[in-house]
Amino acid sequence: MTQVMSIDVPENYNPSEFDRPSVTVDVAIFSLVEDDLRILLTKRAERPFAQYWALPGTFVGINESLDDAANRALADKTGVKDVYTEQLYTFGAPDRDPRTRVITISYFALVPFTAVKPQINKGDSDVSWFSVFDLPELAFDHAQIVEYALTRLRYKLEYTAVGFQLLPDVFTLTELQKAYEIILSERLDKRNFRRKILSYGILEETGNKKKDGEGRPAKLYRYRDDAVAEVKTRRLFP
Amino acid sequence: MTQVMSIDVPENYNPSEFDRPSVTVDVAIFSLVEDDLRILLTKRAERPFAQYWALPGTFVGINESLDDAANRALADKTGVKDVYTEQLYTFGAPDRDPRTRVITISYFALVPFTAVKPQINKGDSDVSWFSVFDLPELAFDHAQIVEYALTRLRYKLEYTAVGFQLLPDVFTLTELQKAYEIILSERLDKRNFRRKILSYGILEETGNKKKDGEGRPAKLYRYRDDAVAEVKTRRLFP
DNA sequence: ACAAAAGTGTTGAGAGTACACCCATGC
DNA sequence: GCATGGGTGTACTCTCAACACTTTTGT
Repeated sequence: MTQVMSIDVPENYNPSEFDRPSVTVDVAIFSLVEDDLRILLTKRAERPFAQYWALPGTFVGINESLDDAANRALADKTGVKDVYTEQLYTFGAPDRDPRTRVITISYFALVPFTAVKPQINKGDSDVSWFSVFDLPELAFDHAQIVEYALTRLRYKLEYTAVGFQLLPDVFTLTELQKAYEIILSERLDKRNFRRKILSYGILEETGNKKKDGEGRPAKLYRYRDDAVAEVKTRRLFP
Repeated sequence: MTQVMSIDVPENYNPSEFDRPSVTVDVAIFSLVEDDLRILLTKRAERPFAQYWALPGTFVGINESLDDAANRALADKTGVKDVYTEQLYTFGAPDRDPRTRVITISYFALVPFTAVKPQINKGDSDVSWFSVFDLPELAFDHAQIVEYALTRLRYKLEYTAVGFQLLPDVFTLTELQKAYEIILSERLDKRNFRRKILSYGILEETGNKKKDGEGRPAKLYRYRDDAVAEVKTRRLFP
Protein backbone atom coordinates (compact mmCIF):
# COMPACT_ATOMS: atom_id res chain seq x y z
CA MET A 1 0.00 0.00 0.00
CA THR A 2 2.79 2.45 0.78
CA GLN A 3 4.33 3.59 -2.45
CA VAL A 4 8.03 4.00 -2.61
CA MET A 5 10.75 5.65 -4.56
CA SER A 6 14.49 5.25 -4.42
CA ILE A 7 17.27 7.51 -3.20
CA ASP A 8 20.98 7.01 -3.07
CA VAL A 9 22.73 6.15 0.15
CA PRO A 10 26.34 5.24 0.86
CA GLU A 11 27.49 1.75 -0.02
CA ASN A 12 28.23 0.87 3.56
CA TYR A 13 24.74 1.68 4.69
CA ASN A 14 23.79 -0.45 7.65
CA PRO A 15 20.42 0.25 9.13
CA SER A 16 21.09 -1.30 12.51
CA GLU A 17 24.17 0.79 13.06
CA PHE A 18 23.56 4.06 11.29
CA ASP A 19 19.82 4.57 11.39
CA ARG A 20 19.13 7.84 13.07
CA PRO A 21 16.55 8.39 15.74
CA SER A 22 13.84 10.91 15.05
CA VAL A 23 14.11 14.03 17.18
CA THR A 24 11.11 15.93 18.45
CA VAL A 25 10.33 18.61 20.99
CA ASP A 26 7.31 18.32 23.29
CA VAL A 27 6.05 21.32 25.20
CA ALA A 28 4.15 21.36 28.49
CA ILE A 29 2.17 24.59 28.05
CA PHE A 30 0.89 25.83 31.40
CA SER A 31 -1.72 28.49 31.95
CA LEU A 32 -4.08 29.60 34.69
CA VAL A 33 -7.73 29.19 33.77
CA GLU A 34 -10.63 29.67 36.14
CA ASP A 35 -8.44 29.44 39.24
CA ASP A 36 -6.90 26.20 38.01
CA LEU A 37 -3.49 25.27 36.63
CA ARG A 38 -4.07 23.78 33.22
CA ILE A 39 -2.02 22.34 30.42
CA LEU A 40 -2.78 22.27 26.71
CA LEU A 41 -3.15 18.82 25.16
CA THR A 42 -3.82 17.71 21.62
CA LYS A 43 -5.35 14.64 20.09
CA ARG A 44 -4.03 13.44 16.77
CA ALA A 45 -6.48 12.69 13.99
CA GLU A 46 -4.69 9.60 12.68
CA ARG A 47 -5.01 6.18 14.22
CA PRO A 48 -3.67 4.63 16.36
CA PHE A 49 -3.37 7.84 18.36
CA ALA A 50 -6.97 8.89 18.26
CA GLN A 51 -7.51 7.59 21.77
CA TYR A 52 -4.81 9.40 23.71
CA TRP A 53 -4.22 13.03 24.50
CA ALA A 54 -0.63 14.15 24.08
CA LEU A 55 1.61 17.16 24.63
CA PRO A 56 1.94 19.46 21.64
CA GLY A 57 5.12 18.59 19.83
CA THR A 58 6.85 18.66 16.51
CA PHE A 59 9.84 17.29 14.71
CA VAL A 60 12.95 19.42 14.90
CA GLY A 61 13.67 20.91 11.51
CA ILE A 62 17.03 20.07 10.01
CA ASN A 63 18.10 23.70 10.18
CA GLU A 64 16.09 24.73 13.20
CA SER A 65 17.35 25.23 16.75
CA LEU A 66 15.67 23.34 19.58
CA ASP A 67 14.28 26.52 21.11
CA ASP A 68 12.88 27.54 17.74
CA ALA A 69 11.18 24.19 17.32
CA ALA A 70 9.62 24.48 20.77
CA ASN A 71 8.40 28.00 20.07
CA ARG A 72 7.01 26.87 16.73
CA ALA A 73 5.03 24.06 18.39
CA LEU A 74 3.80 26.60 20.92
CA ALA A 75 2.77 29.22 18.38
CA ASP A 76 1.12 26.56 16.25
CA LYS A 77 -1.30 25.54 19.01
CA THR A 78 -1.78 28.76 20.92
CA GLY A 79 -0.99 31.58 18.55
CA VAL A 80 1.29 33.14 21.16
CA LYS A 81 4.92 34.08 20.77
CA ASP A 82 7.46 35.63 23.10
CA VAL A 83 6.41 33.82 26.22
CA TYR A 84 8.52 32.13 28.84
CA THR A 85 9.94 28.80 27.65
CA GLU A 86 12.69 26.68 29.09
CA GLN A 87 14.25 23.38 28.19
CA LEU A 88 13.54 20.67 30.73
CA TYR A 89 14.99 17.26 30.06
CA THR A 90 15.52 14.89 27.16
CA PHE A 91 13.67 11.61 27.12
CA GLY A 92 15.02 8.85 24.94
CA ALA A 93 14.04 5.37 26.11
CA PRO A 94 14.20 3.16 23.01
CA ASP A 95 10.63 1.97 23.36
CA ARG A 96 8.96 5.19 24.45
CA ASP A 97 7.25 5.44 21.05
CA PRO A 98 6.17 2.01 19.77
CA ARG A 99 6.34 3.04 16.11
CA THR A 100 9.98 4.02 15.84
CA ARG A 101 12.83 5.45 17.82
CA VAL A 102 12.01 8.98 18.88
CA ILE A 103 14.10 11.12 21.20
CA THR A 104 12.24 14.12 22.55
CA ILE A 105 13.54 17.26 24.16
CA SER A 106 10.89 18.47 26.59
CA TYR A 107 10.15 22.13 27.29
CA PHE A 108 7.78 23.95 29.47
CA ALA A 109 6.04 27.19 28.62
CA LEU A 110 4.12 29.64 30.78
CA VAL A 111 1.48 31.61 28.94
CA PRO A 112 -1.06 34.13 30.20
CA PHE A 113 -4.47 32.75 29.35
CA THR A 114 -5.62 36.10 28.03
CA ALA A 115 -3.07 35.82 25.21
CA VAL A 116 -4.08 32.36 24.02
CA LYS A 117 -6.25 31.52 21.05
CA PRO A 118 -6.22 27.72 20.90
CA GLN A 119 -6.14 26.54 17.31
CA ILE A 120 -6.88 23.19 15.75
CA ASN A 121 -4.28 22.68 13.04
CA LYS A 122 -3.75 20.06 10.42
CA GLY A 123 -3.08 16.69 11.98
CA ASP A 124 -5.03 17.48 15.13
CA SER A 125 -8.54 16.36 15.79
CA ASP A 126 -8.80 18.33 18.98
CA VAL A 127 -6.95 20.76 21.24
CA SER A 128 -8.05 21.45 24.80
CA TRP A 129 -7.00 22.61 28.27
CA PHE A 130 -6.86 20.09 31.12
CA SER A 131 -6.29 20.58 34.82
CA VAL A 132 -2.88 19.23 35.77
CA PHE A 133 -4.56 17.85 38.86
CA ASP A 134 -6.97 15.72 36.83
CA LEU A 135 -5.33 14.53 33.64
CA PRO A 136 -6.61 11.96 31.18
CA GLU A 137 -4.40 9.04 30.20
CA LEU A 138 -1.60 10.42 28.05
CA ALA A 139 0.25 9.01 25.06
CA PHE A 140 3.81 7.68 25.23
CA ASP A 141 5.71 8.84 28.33
CA HIS A 142 3.97 12.20 28.36
CA ALA A 143 2.58 11.68 31.86
CA GLN A 144 6.14 11.44 33.08
CA ILE A 145 7.08 14.62 31.21
CA VAL A 146 4.16 16.53 32.70
CA GLU A 147 5.09 15.36 36.19
CA TYR A 148 8.65 16.47 35.64
CA ALA A 149 7.52 19.83 34.26
CA LEU A 150 5.21 20.45 37.21
CA THR A 151 7.92 19.59 39.72
CA ARG A 152 10.29 21.97 38.01
CA LEU A 153 7.71 24.74 37.85
CA ARG A 154 7.02 24.41 41.57
CA TYR A 155 10.66 24.37 42.35
CA LYS A 156 11.29 27.52 40.35
CA LEU A 157 8.53 29.34 42.17
CA GLU A 158 10.39 28.81 45.41
CA TYR A 159 13.41 30.81 44.43
CA THR A 160 12.34 33.00 41.51
CA ALA A 161 9.34 35.10 40.64
CA VAL A 162 8.56 33.19 37.46
CA GLY A 163 4.88 33.04 38.39
CA PHE A 164 4.02 36.36 36.79
CA GLN A 165 4.64 34.78 33.39
CA LEU A 166 1.21 33.22 33.77
CA LEU A 167 -0.52 36.55 34.32
CA PRO A 168 -1.47 39.45 32.06
CA ASP A 169 0.92 42.36 31.58
CA VAL A 170 -0.33 44.13 34.67
CA PHE A 171 -1.65 42.42 37.75
CA THR A 172 -2.23 42.88 41.45
CA LEU A 173 -0.19 41.19 44.14
CA THR A 174 -3.28 39.31 45.25
CA GLU A 175 -3.64 37.87 41.76
CA LEU A 176 -0.01 36.86 41.76
CA GLN A 177 -0.35 35.25 45.17
CA LYS A 178 -3.39 33.33 44.01
CA ALA A 179 -1.38 31.99 41.06
CA TYR A 180 1.31 30.75 43.42
CA GLU A 181 -1.24 29.14 45.70
CA ILE A 182 -2.84 27.28 42.83
CA ILE A 183 0.43 25.99 41.47
CA LEU A 184 1.86 24.99 44.83
CA SER A 185 -1.49 23.70 46.12
CA GLU A 186 -1.03 25.44 49.44
CA ARG A 187 -2.12 28.61 51.20
CA LEU A 188 0.44 31.38 51.57
CA ASP A 189 0.62 34.16 54.12
CA LYS A 190 -0.23 37.49 52.51
CA ARG A 191 2.36 39.62 54.31
CA ASN A 192 5.18 37.15 53.91
CA PHE A 193 4.37 36.61 50.25
CA ARG A 194 4.44 40.30 49.49
CA ARG A 195 7.66 40.88 51.34
CA LYS A 196 9.36 38.02 49.50
CA ILE A 197 8.16 38.90 46.01
CA LEU A 198 8.96 42.60 46.37
CA SER A 199 12.41 41.77 47.75
CA TYR A 200 13.30 40.24 44.38
CA GLY A 201 13.10 43.76 42.99
CA ILE A 202 11.69 42.67 39.67
CA LEU A 203 8.23 44.19 40.04
CA GLU A 204 7.37 47.83 39.69
CA GLU A 205 4.18 49.74 40.37
CA THR A 206 2.36 51.05 37.33
CA GLY A 207 0.85 53.86 39.37
CA ASN A 208 -2.62 52.69 38.40
CA LYS A 209 -5.15 50.80 40.43
CA LYS A 210 -7.56 48.04 39.66
CA LYS A 211 -11.08 49.38 40.14
CA ASP A 212 -13.45 46.59 39.28
CA GLY A 213 -15.29 44.48 41.79
CA GLU A 214 -15.74 45.41 45.38
CA GLY A 215 -13.44 46.50 48.13
CA ARG A 216 -10.44 48.76 48.14
CA PRO A 217 -8.77 49.15 44.72
CA ALA A 218 -5.48 47.27 44.42
CA LYS A 219 -2.23 48.66 43.08
CA LEU A 220 -1.30 47.28 39.69
CA TYR A 221 2.20 45.99 39.07
CA ARG A 222 4.17 45.00 36.03
CA TYR A 223 7.43 43.11 35.84
CA ARG A 224 10.59 44.84 34.76
CA ASP A 225 11.67 44.19 31.19
CA ASP A 226 14.88 42.53 32.25
CA ALA A 227 13.10 40.20 34.66
CA VAL A 228 12.82 37.36 32.16
CA ALA A 229 16.52 37.32 31.46
CA GLU A 230 17.22 37.38 35.17
CA VAL A 231 14.94 34.46 35.91
CA LYS A 232 16.42 32.43 33.06
CA THR A 233 19.98 32.80 34.23
CA ARG A 234 19.00 31.26 37.53
CA ARG A 235 17.99 28.03 35.91
CA LEU A 236 20.81 25.56 36.58
CA PHE A 237 20.25 22.74 38.93
CA PRO A 238 18.59 19.79 37.66
CA MET B 1 34.10 8.33 -5.59
CA THR B 2 31.47 7.38 -3.05
CA GLN B 3 29.66 4.34 -4.28
CA VAL B 4 25.98 4.13 -3.73
CA MET B 5 23.18 1.65 -3.48
CA SER B 6 19.47 2.20 -3.33
CA ILE B 7 16.93 1.71 -0.59
CA ASP B 8 13.25 2.33 -0.55
CA VAL B 9 11.83 5.38 1.11
CA PRO B 10 8.29 6.72 1.21
CA GLU B 11 6.96 8.40 -1.89
CA ASN B 12 6.61 11.74 -0.23
CA TYR B 13 10.23 11.85 0.82
CA ASN B 14 11.47 15.39 1.08
CA PRO B 15 15.01 15.80 2.30
CA SER B 16 14.64 19.35 3.49
CA GLU B 17 11.67 18.45 5.59
CA PHE B 18 12.39 14.95 6.84
CA ASP B 19 16.15 14.69 7.05
CA ARG B 20 17.03 13.69 10.53
CA PRO B 21 19.66 15.29 12.71
CA SER B 22 22.39 13.07 14.10
CA VAL B 23 22.12 12.53 17.83
CA THR B 24 25.10 12.16 20.11
CA VAL B 25 25.89 12.22 23.81
CA ASP B 26 28.89 14.10 25.17
CA VAL B 27 30.16 13.48 28.67
CA ALA B 28 32.03 15.86 30.94
CA ILE B 29 34.02 13.37 33.02
CA PHE B 30 35.28 14.99 36.22
CA SER B 31 37.88 13.60 38.56
CA LEU B 32 40.23 14.89 41.26
CA VAL B 33 43.88 14.49 40.34
CA GLU B 34 46.74 15.91 42.34
CA ASP B 35 44.54 18.33 44.25
CA ASP B 36 43.03 19.64 41.02
CA LEU B 37 39.63 19.24 39.38
CA ARG B 38 40.23 17.75 35.97
CA ILE B 39 38.21 16.65 33.01
CA LEU B 40 38.98 13.97 30.44
CA LEU B 41 39.37 15.15 26.85
CA THR B 42 40.05 13.30 23.63
CA LYS B 43 41.59 14.27 20.35
CA ARG B 44 40.28 12.65 17.20
CA ALA B 45 42.73 11.10 14.78
CA GLU B 46 40.92 12.23 11.61
CA ARG B 47 41.22 15.68 10.17
CA PRO B 48 39.88 18.31 10.44
CA PHE B 49 39.57 17.62 14.16
CA ALA B 50 43.19 16.83 14.88
CA GLN B 51 43.73 20.29 16.31
CA TYR B 52 41.03 20.47 18.96
CA TRP B 53 40.43 18.62 22.16
CA ALA B 54 36.85 17.53 22.67
CA LEU B 55 34.60 15.90 25.25
CA PRO B 56 34.28 12.13 24.90
CA GLY B 57 31.09 11.39 23.02
CA THR B 58 29.37 8.91 20.82
CA PHE B 59 26.38 8.51 18.57
CA VAL B 60 23.27 7.21 20.25
CA GLY B 61 22.54 3.70 19.04
CA ILE B 62 19.20 3.17 17.40
CA ASN B 63 18.13 0.82 20.19
CA GLU B 64 20.12 2.35 22.98
CA SER B 65 18.87 4.60 25.77
CA LEU B 66 20.55 7.97 26.31
CA ASP B 67 21.92 6.93 29.68
CA ASP B 68 23.33 3.76 28.15
CA ALA B 69 25.04 5.73 25.40
CA ALA B 70 26.59 8.08 27.98
CA ASN B 71 27.82 5.17 30.08
CA ARG B 72 29.21 3.48 27.00
CA ALA B 73 31.18 6.60 26.06
CA LEU B 74 32.42 6.75 29.63
CA ALA B 75 33.47 3.10 29.86
CA ASP B 76 35.11 3.35 26.46
CA LYS B 77 37.50 6.08 27.60
CA THR B 78 37.99 5.29 31.27
CA GLY B 79 37.22 1.61 31.72
CA VAL B 80 34.92 2.48 34.64
CA LYS B 81 31.28 1.55 35.05
CA ASP B 82 28.74 2.19 37.76
CA VAL B 83 29.80 5.72 38.55
CA TYR B 84 27.67 8.79 39.06
CA THR B 85 26.26 10.18 35.81
CA GLU B 86 23.51 12.66 35.23
CA GLN B 87 21.94 14.25 32.19
CA LEU B 88 22.64 17.96 31.93
CA TYR B 89 21.19 19.78 28.97
CA THR B 90 20.68 19.27 25.26
CA PHE B 91 22.55 21.47 22.81
CA GLY B 92 21.19 21.75 19.30
CA ALA B 93 22.17 24.97 17.55
CA PRO B 94 22.00 24.19 13.81
CA ASP B 95 25.59 25.26 13.20
CA ARG B 96 27.27 23.87 16.30
CA ASP B 97 28.97 21.20 14.17
CA PRO B 98 30.04 22.57 10.80
CA ARG B 99 29.88 19.17 9.07
CA THR B 100 26.26 18.33 9.59
CA ARG B 101 23.40 18.83 11.97
CA VAL B 102 24.20 17.21 15.29
CA ILE B 103 22.13 17.46 18.44
CA THR B 104 23.97 16.42 21.56
CA ILE B 105 22.65 15.47 24.96
CA SER B 106 25.31 16.43 27.50
CA TYR B 107 26.03 14.45 30.66
CA PHE B 108 28.40 14.83 33.50
CA ALA B 109 30.15 12.00 35.30
CA LEU B 110 32.05 11.94 38.58
CA VAL B 111 34.70 9.26 38.80
CA PRO B 112 37.23 8.48 41.52
CA PHE B 113 40.64 8.79 39.95
CA THR B 114 41.79 5.56 41.54
CA ALA B 115 39.27 3.68 39.40
CA VAL B 116 40.28 5.15 36.04
CA LYS B 117 42.46 3.53 33.42
CA PRO B 118 42.43 5.98 30.49
CA GLN B 119 42.36 4.16 27.21
CA ILE B 120 43.11 5.28 23.70
CA ASN B 121 40.54 3.63 21.48
CA LYS B 122 40.00 3.47 17.76
CA GLY B 123 39.35 6.89 16.35
CA ASP B 124 41.28 8.68 19.09
CA SER B 125 44.79 9.95 18.71
CA ASP B 126 45.02 10.97 22.33
CA VAL B 127 43.16 10.98 25.65
CA SER B 128 44.25 13.13 28.56
CA TRP B 129 43.19 14.89 31.75
CA PHE B 130 43.04 18.70 31.84
CA SER B 131 42.47 21.08 34.70
CA VAL B 132 39.04 22.69 34.35
CA PHE B 133 40.72 25.90 35.44
CA ASP B 134 43.13 25.86 32.52
CA LEU B 135 41.51 24.31 29.47
CA PRO B 136 42.80 24.26 25.90
CA GLU B 137 40.60 25.49 23.08
CA LEU B 138 37.80 22.98 22.63
CA ALA B 139 35.98 21.73 19.55
CA PHE B 140 32.40 22.76 18.69
CA ASP B 141 30.49 24.23 21.63
CA HIS B 142 32.23 22.00 24.12
CA ALA B 143 33.62 24.91 26.12
CA GLN B 144 30.03 25.97 26.77
CA ILE B 145 29.10 22.43 27.82
CA VAL B 146 32.02 22.25 30.24
CA GLU B 147 31.07 25.57 31.76
CA TYR B 148 27.51 24.43 32.19
CA ALA B 149 28.66 21.13 33.72
CA LEU B 150 30.93 22.90 36.19
CA THR B 151 28.20 25.30 37.24
CA ARG B 152 25.85 22.41 37.81
CA LEU B 153 28.43 20.44 39.74
CA ARG B 154 29.08 23.39 42.04
CA TYR B 155 25.44 23.97 42.52
CA LYS B 156 24.81 20.37 43.46
CA LEU B 157 27.56 20.48 46.06
CA GLU B 158 25.67 23.23 47.84
CA TYR B 159 22.69 21.11 48.62
CA THR B 160 23.76 17.50 48.28
CA ALA B 161 26.78 15.43 49.25
CA VAL B 162 27.56 14.42 45.68
CA GLY B 163 31.24 15.20 46.22
CA PHE B 164 32.11 11.77 47.58
CA GLN B 165 31.51 10.36 44.11
CA LEU B 166 34.94 11.73 43.25
CA LEU B 167 36.67 9.88 46.10
CA PRO B 168 37.62 6.26 46.71
CA ASP B 169 35.22 3.91 48.51
CA VAL B 170 36.42 4.99 51.92
CA PHE B 171 37.71 8.43 52.77
CA THR B 172 38.22 10.84 55.63
CA LEU B 173 36.17 13.95 56.19
CA THR B 174 39.25 16.06 55.61
CA GLU B 175 39.69 14.47 52.18
CA LEU B 176 36.04 15.14 51.38
CA GLN B 177 36.37 18.75 52.50
CA LYS B 178 39.44 19.21 50.35
CA ALA B 179 37.46 17.92 47.33
CA TYR B 180 34.76 20.49 48.00
CA GLU B 181 37.29 23.27 48.38
CA ILE B 182 38.94 22.43 45.07
CA ILE B 183 35.66 22.29 43.18
CA LEU B 184 34.22 25.43 44.71
CA SER B 185 37.55 27.27 44.66
CA GLU B 186 37.05 28.52 48.20
CA ARG B 187 38.11 27.67 51.73
CA LEU B 188 35.53 26.05 53.98
CA ASP B 189 35.27 26.03 57.76
CA LYS B 190 36.09 22.60 59.14
CA ARG B 191 33.46 22.49 61.86
CA ASN B 192 30.66 23.88 59.72
CA PHE B 193 31.55 21.54 56.87
CA ARG B 194 31.47 18.45 59.07
CA ARG B 195 28.20 19.43 60.68
CA LYS B 196 26.57 20.00 57.32
CA ILE B 197 27.81 16.83 55.64
CA LEU B 198 26.99 14.60 58.58
CA SER B 199 23.52 16.14 58.86
CA TYR B 200 22.68 14.68 55.45
CA GLY B 201 22.87 11.28 57.10
CA ILE B 202 24.35 9.59 54.05
CA LEU B 203 27.78 8.85 55.46
CA GLU B 204 28.62 6.12 57.94
CA GLU B 205 31.81 5.36 59.84
CA THR B 206 33.66 2.25 58.76
CA GLY B 207 35.11 1.84 62.23
CA ASN B 208 38.61 1.95 60.78
CA LYS B 209 41.10 4.76 60.82
CA LYS B 210 43.54 6.08 58.32
CA LYS B 211 47.05 5.55 59.68
CA ASP B 212 49.47 6.85 57.08
CA GLY B 213 51.25 10.15 57.24
CA GLU B 214 51.64 12.16 60.38
CA GLY B 215 49.31 13.43 63.00
CA ARG B 216 46.28 11.90 64.63
CA PRO B 217 44.67 9.11 62.58
CA ALA B 218 41.39 10.10 60.93
CA LYS B 219 38.16 8.15 60.98
CA LEU B 220 37.31 6.57 57.65
CA TYR B 221 33.82 6.95 56.23
CA ARG B 222 31.90 5.37 53.42
CA TYR B 223 28.64 6.49 51.87
CA ARG B 224 25.50 4.52 52.34
CA ASP B 225 24.44 2.36 49.42
CA ASP B 226 21.22 4.26 48.91
CA ALA B 227 22.99 7.62 48.84
CA VAL B 228 23.28 7.73 45.06
CA ALA B 229 19.57 7.22 44.52
CA GLU B 230 18.87 9.91 47.09
CA VAL B 231 21.18 12.43 45.46
CA LYS B 232 19.71 11.73 42.02
CA THR B 233 16.15 12.35 43.05
CA ARG B 234 17.13 15.81 44.18
CA ARG B 235 18.16 16.84 40.70
CA LEU B 236 15.33 19.02 39.38
CA PHE B 237 15.72 22.71 39.16
CA PRO B 238 17.20 24.25 36.28
C1' DA C 1 58.12 16.76 74.38
C1' DC C 2 56.99 18.42 70.08
C1' DA C 3 55.12 18.44 65.47
C1' DA C 4 51.11 17.49 62.76
C1' DA C 5 46.63 16.64 61.64
C1' DA C 6 41.92 15.29 63.81
C1' DG C 7 38.26 16.48 66.29
C1' DT C 8 34.85 19.34 68.85
C1' DG C 9 30.76 23.93 70.80
C1' DT C 10 29.12 28.41 71.24
C1' DT C 11 27.60 32.88 69.80
C1' DG C 12 25.56 36.29 66.65
C1' DA C 13 23.18 37.63 62.40
C1' DG C 14 19.88 37.00 59.02
C1' DA C 15 16.03 34.53 56.86
C1' DG C 16 11.79 32.58 57.22
C1' DT C 17 7.42 31.83 59.67
C1' DA C 18 3.39 32.86 62.35
C1' DC C 19 0.07 36.08 63.42
C1' DA C 20 -4.19 40.50 63.65
C1' DC C 21 -5.62 44.82 62.72
C1' DC C 22 -6.59 49.23 60.02
C1' DC C 23 -7.62 51.33 55.21
C1' DA C 24 -10.01 52.62 50.91
C1' DT C 25 -13.72 52.04 48.16
C1' DG C 26 -18.81 50.73 46.37
C1' DC C 27 -23.31 50.16 47.58
C1' DG D 1 -22.33 52.63 57.77
C1' DC D 2 -21.21 48.28 56.39
C1' DA D 3 -19.39 44.80 53.46
C1' DT D 4 -15.39 43.66 50.70
C1' DG D 5 -10.92 43.03 49.58
C1' DG D 6 -6.20 45.81 50.10
C1' DG D 7 -2.51 46.81 52.74
C1' DT D 8 0.82 46.86 56.74
C1' DG D 9 4.62 45.43 61.37
C1' DT D 10 6.48 42.62 65.00
C1' DA D 11 8.10 38.65 67.67
C1' DC D 12 9.93 34.00 67.50
C1' DT D 13 12.55 30.20 65.47
C1' DC D 14 15.84 28.17 62.86
C1' DT D 15 19.65 28.05 59.73
C1' DC D 16 24.13 29.59 58.49
C1' DA D 17 28.64 31.84 59.41
C1' DA D 18 32.41 33.05 62.30
C1' DC D 19 35.67 31.65 65.45
C1' DA D 20 40.04 28.65 68.86
C1' DC D 21 41.38 25.12 71.58
C1' DT D 22 42.08 20.07 72.94
C1' DT D 23 43.21 15.23 71.46
C1' DT D 24 45.69 11.58 69.35
C1' DT D 25 49.30 9.77 67.14
C1' DG D 26 54.55 9.32 65.16
C1' DT D 27 59.16 10.64 65.78
